[in-house]
Amino acid sequence: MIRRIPSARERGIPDATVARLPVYLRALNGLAERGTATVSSEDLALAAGVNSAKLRKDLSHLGSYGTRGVGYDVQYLIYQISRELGLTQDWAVAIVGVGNLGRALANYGGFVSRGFRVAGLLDADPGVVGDRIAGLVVEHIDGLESVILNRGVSIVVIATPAAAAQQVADRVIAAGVTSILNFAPVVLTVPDGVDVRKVDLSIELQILAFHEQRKVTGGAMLPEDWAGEVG
Amino acid sequence: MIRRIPSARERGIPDATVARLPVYLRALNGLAERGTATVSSEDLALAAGVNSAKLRKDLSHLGSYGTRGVGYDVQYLIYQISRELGLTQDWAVAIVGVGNLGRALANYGGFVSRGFRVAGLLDADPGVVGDRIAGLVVEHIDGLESVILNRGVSIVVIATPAAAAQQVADRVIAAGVTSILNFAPVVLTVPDGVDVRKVDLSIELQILAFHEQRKVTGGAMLPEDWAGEVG
DNA sequence: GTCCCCTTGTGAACGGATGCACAAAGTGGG
DNA sequence: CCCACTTTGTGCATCCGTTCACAAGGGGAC
Ligand SMILES: NC(=O)c1ccc[n+]([C@@H]2O[C@H](COP(=O)([O-])OP(=O)(O)OC[C@H]3O[C@@H](n4cnc5c(N)ncnc54)[C@H](O)[C@@H]3O)[C@@H](O)[C@H]2O)c1
Ligand SMILES: NC(=O)c1ccc[n+]([C@@H]2O[C@H](COP(=O)([O-])OP(=O)(O)OC[C@H]3O[C@@H](n4cnc5c(N)ncnc54)[C@H](O)[C@@H]3O)[C@@H](O)[C@H]2O)c1
Repeated sequence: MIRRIPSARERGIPDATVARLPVYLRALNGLAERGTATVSSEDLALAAGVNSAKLRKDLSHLGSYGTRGVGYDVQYLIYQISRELGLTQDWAVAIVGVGNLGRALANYGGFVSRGFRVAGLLDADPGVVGDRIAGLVVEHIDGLESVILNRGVSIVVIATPAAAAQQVADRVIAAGVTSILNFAPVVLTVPDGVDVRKVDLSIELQILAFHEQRKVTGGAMLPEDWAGEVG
Repeated sequence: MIRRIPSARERGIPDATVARLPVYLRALNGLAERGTATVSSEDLALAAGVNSAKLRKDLSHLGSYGTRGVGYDVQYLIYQISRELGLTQDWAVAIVGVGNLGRALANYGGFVSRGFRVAGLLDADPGVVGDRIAGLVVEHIDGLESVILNRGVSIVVIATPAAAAQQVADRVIAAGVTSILNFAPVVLTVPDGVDVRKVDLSIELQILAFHEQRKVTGGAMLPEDWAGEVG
């Protein structure tokens, strides 16, 4: 029986937990700003919009940072989660594609406040190159590799049209980047070891539309009645 | 006591499947543009970046629309998925908060092309109200309820600062809206029956940072930890 | 020091999602 | 008409995530 041992994740934190840690962090920062020193899993879960047992299990993956009978020290937990997420260091981010969306992202203040620093803005359009946005000058896409290497960029945000996204991804990966946040509505093909996360407005709207349609038709008529009605 | 079913499945389509249908649809549209008439689950799965068994199981939830030995008719499948997602009808969307992000969204062409129509832009800032963006005039937030009711808005996009988001949500829900797409970095509290989806740049970056840190520090890293996760 | 109360951390049951593997079903060639 | 080939649709085993429920542990009152 050469079956992989279940304990495969060394110090492994489940993906679902990782995805929630930023939410907890945000809630904790809110509490800290209001001067709260300690918080129970119940209260923190409420602020984060999750079940308290889930919250406790999530935090238990980081270690035993709570005090039974009391709760969690807000500042200490902020520090532990930040460290776990890698936010105690500074991440250089480059934004490729400085159109409507790229400009909004470049101007977004929430970036800097959390350990992320926009280190470069790149675009292919000569009419855009040279523009000054949020204190940075847009550079030509030809300099992509040198921007990445010289400024220690480790995360790239792609905000180009869909047609250009794969090509941009290939180049930044070749330059050593292994973390990509993709806004273009296209499935990127990347080698193993490269992390791609996507933000897709269109998909989110379609999911909402699906549920919305259910609500409308749900009470009124049977879903089967719709089959073959349109077209 | 009759308890309301939490969500999603009326005719029983799993949430995970619903979230992938838009991806399949996009891949199918790409194939259709290139003149492909039929496609196998293997090829479509490749284009959508998923496992072919998963794709077949997903499609089986809609019905039996494939032909064994042949594959799926591209046009027919596009129609069936569109219908299932509710894209054969027109959805009126209002965008609340017309700042950097709200403008980018308003200018986004991908909106209209898929059954969604921007029916209103609203903002609280008198300096912004009256601006013309993508053919629409920004209206004052005071008119929120009348815009929703008079134009049949059923989906609201919130792109205000975090501090205003809950208040905006409360108002649109009171006006009858049950589908919200939230860009503000805050957990919205809503009653049962209201669907909220969020897009959070900051969270996505923090998740990337987590994995990136693992790569850098991790001699103790296992392949499972960085397997690409394109949804 | 002792006891009571509170909250954490986790074992265990459950349910949903994934992917393998194959029978069922349809096509086309001879 | 039959057979070989292709691909769908799905039963099943497994894995991952969620939630309940409670024992274990710590704090504070007296
Ligand atoms: N605007 C939105 O709200 C929104 C919403 C969801 C998704 N998106 C997606 O985000 C992407 C950007 O949207 P946008 O509205 O900003 O588009 P845009 O056309 O305004 O901007 C795209 C920019 O990318 C640049 N570009 C093109 N090819 C390039 C290349 N090879 N290298 C570098 N830069 C290149 C263009 O010069 C342009 O400045 C698109 O894929 C779009 O589908 C946008
Ligand atoms: N810009 C980005 O790339 C980006 C990225 C991620 C998240 N966000 C979030 O999206 C939201 C908007 O970001 P932004 O950069 O466009 O901010 P912004 O400040 O440029 O725009 C916010 C707009 O909302 C309006 N507003 C304020 N209160 C309002 C109210 N009660 N009702 C209606 N309108 C109101 C303001 O007048 C302003 O025009 C913020 O919550 C931000 O954190 C933005």
